[in-house]
Amino acid sequence: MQHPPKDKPSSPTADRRREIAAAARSLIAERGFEGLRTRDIAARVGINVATLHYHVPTKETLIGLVAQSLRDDFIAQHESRPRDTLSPRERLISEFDDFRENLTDNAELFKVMAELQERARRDPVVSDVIRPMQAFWFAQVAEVLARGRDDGSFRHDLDPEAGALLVLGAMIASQRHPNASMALFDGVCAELLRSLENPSPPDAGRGPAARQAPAPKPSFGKSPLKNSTKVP
Amino acid sequence: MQHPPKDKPSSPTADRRREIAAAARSLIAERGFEGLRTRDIAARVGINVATLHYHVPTKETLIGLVAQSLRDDFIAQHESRPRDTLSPRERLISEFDDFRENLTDNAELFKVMAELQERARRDPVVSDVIRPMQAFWFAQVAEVLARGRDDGSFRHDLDPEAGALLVLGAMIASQRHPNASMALFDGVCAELLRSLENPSPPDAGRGPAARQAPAPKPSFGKSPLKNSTKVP
DNA sequence: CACGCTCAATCAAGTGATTGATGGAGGGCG
DNA sequence: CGCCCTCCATCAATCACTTGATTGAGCGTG
Repeated sequence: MQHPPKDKPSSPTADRRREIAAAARSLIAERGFEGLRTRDIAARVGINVATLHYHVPTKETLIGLVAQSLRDDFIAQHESRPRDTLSPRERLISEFDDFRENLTDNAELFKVMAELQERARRDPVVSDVIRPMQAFWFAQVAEVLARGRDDGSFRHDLDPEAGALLVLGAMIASQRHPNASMALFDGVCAELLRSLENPSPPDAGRGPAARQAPAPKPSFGKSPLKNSTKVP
Repeated sequence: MQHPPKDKPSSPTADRRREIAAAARSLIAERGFEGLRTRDIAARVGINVATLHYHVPTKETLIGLVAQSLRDDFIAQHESRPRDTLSPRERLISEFDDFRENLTDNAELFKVMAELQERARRDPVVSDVIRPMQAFWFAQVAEVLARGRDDGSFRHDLDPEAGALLVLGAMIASQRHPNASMALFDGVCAELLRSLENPSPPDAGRGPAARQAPAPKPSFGKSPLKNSTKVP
């Protein structure tokens, strides 16, 4: 987006802006935009309100800054994943694992994301930052589904875009559920796999008997994937 | 919930409160809670701010009132549907149609619902009203899926609760999508049906040939259902 | 009917508190 | 000195909510 040799500006001002964005993020996660006050952000950073306004001229730009920091985190995380070496099914499971990982040690991210999602309805600054991120995520899943359909591991009549909405919608819904838990999320992932997989795979010899047992629970931890197919 | 002979209290005060709740709802849909001002609500009703505070003592109770009015609408609508005469598959499609119907001529409802969903995180007053409503919806879908699994129309290994999260999550996600449209929603519904239906039904003679065509588009308008099974 | 009283409903005009934002005066450091 | 950076003090605007007064409909009593 900016100058290429600017991987980490690390100037003191840029650091302050990152601190401010981080403080704003945690406060948004706690109280939402409705209760977001510049004074509170400044207090959490440990600076004066005027100092905050020196670094970030207005509240609106501050919110834009939060949206950008969230997008940067999201994209950096998704680009650091191994992609081309995995089969479609493995990549889908990897998507589940990514989500689960964020769910545990990055819970704040989802709350802020939900809050930004609502705000994107009215704020074009937020919308311009958030929407491409969602579109990127959506397209990535849709592409995985399309490849899996074409190679026979997913259903032949699978609509990749609709399927991507199933996957993302179900993952997010499992987290918004009142009784949200990791077991619920795992159950949803297993159900997604059963819903998308080809019931009669052309090459694999799993046979139709596997579809009789209710909820087989494939137990896809990250471990059984990391060393299954490394590189040809 | 209240006295049985109180279907429509229709006292002038209760009417005013309903007017206020309606105005607040539309304003929340437009600007969210962040931009909700008691002055604006009063102006939309056509009364003074003091008069509004005469009817609704505080802003918090006003928001609770909005939540209640939303829940009442939701439950009234869901209880007015024919339930016991339909097969599980028909009831699922009826759920799609309900959602689609609200999507077109009740769009405000979903915006307010999303807004309340976020607020329920921190406001116990809203939470106590919204959560049971969602639980009711969720349980209703899960029960339909369980019945459909048991009678063979849905997959044998279908997990009803996880499946309900698939259905609700996908429907909601299709509406939050940046390029949301009715065609997208219909595609998601079709994909949900393909995902949940039994690929080898025991009694029906549809045959496996129907599963080869990509995206068959069953075209489930409301019309083919409304007069198929009326009442014995 | 007429008079006096009550009370729900409404309003104009505030009240104090809070908010985002500013201006100018320092402070530390090269 | 000059340049970032920080803070104190303050502003104008806005907020939810209150105050005190007015209206008019109902209602009993003589």
